[in-house]
Amino acid sequence: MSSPAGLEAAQERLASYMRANGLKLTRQRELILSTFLKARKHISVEELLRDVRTRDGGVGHATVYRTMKLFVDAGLATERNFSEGASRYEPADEHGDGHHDHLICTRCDRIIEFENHEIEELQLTVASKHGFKLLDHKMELYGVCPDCLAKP
Amino acid sequence: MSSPAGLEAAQERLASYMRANGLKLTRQRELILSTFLKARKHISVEELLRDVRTRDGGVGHATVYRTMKLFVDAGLATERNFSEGASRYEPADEHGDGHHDHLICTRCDRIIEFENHEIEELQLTVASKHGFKLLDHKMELYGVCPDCLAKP
DNA sequence: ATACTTGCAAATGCTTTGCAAGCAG
DNA sequence: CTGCTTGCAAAGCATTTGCAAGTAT
Repeated sequence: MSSPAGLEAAQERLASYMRANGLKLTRQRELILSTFLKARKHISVEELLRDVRTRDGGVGHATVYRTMKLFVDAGLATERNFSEGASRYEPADEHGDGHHDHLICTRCDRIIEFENHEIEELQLTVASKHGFKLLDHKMELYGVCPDCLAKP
Repeated sequence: MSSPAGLEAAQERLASYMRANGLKLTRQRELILSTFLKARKHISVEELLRDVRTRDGGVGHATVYRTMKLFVDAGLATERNFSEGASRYEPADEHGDGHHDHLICTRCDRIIEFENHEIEELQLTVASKHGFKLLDHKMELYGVCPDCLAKP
């Protein structure tokens, strides 16, 4: 239940978002969506543009920027701002459950994803303690991975 | 043990970092440090520059950019990348304990800080489960604050 | 037909850099 | 003195925007 069904589900979601907001389903948007979903996690706009152009060389970079913002609004993508200059995007979690976070090695930049239900619950507790209605979260743990610990 | 002692401690720390690295302790660096520590949390470079210039109008913005990077290296400041264009800085936690995280209102952009020990412990657990030596973390909770919930 | 979209190029906003003059050690 | 720093202006990126032409509905 990830790749093939995921693409269809995402396309439907995009279509209904378009319909609901008077927007149009274009060749570029569908191409960018399928390329984005096929790509590796945490893709930057320039990387995505490169991939998209292997299938349609005429796509402009402004279109990819505009489209990724649209996908975020449609709930199809999430924007991540690590410490680089550029933002990266990853497919949004469609259900709200299974939200994952990142464990990042500060030496080799390896990124591992994890989920932890207890932490998620505590986050809800924290939010409600402050009267917030919690919508989303981002958590990044920085450390040294086992491989790098084994080296010098 | 925060403001008055904090400034002195920070100045000492800066001085010894300078000494250790063959760098120089300049008027600008001391001015930027004291202004930075006095300022509100999560200050942007442009905001900090404005504050600094009330005390010395001749400081250039490149100097503030360069100096904040230096402070990060010296362990005096931490850089935060929220979802805006610009980075923000806040004083680093000197002890490693008392690390705080952020609760952000998606409507009014208000930022509330919180600490939660249970979450921190679970983070350690997660890291060691993956064989990581944990060094730092960032956690941001996004939601709607009580004030905004009360409105439309 | 009527908007919404696209691609291009120009504009913007944040941050970095080259350089000559200035200053700390 | 020597070499790190500064301020300025220009350059460098990532991202956004204006606009005329294109296209989905």
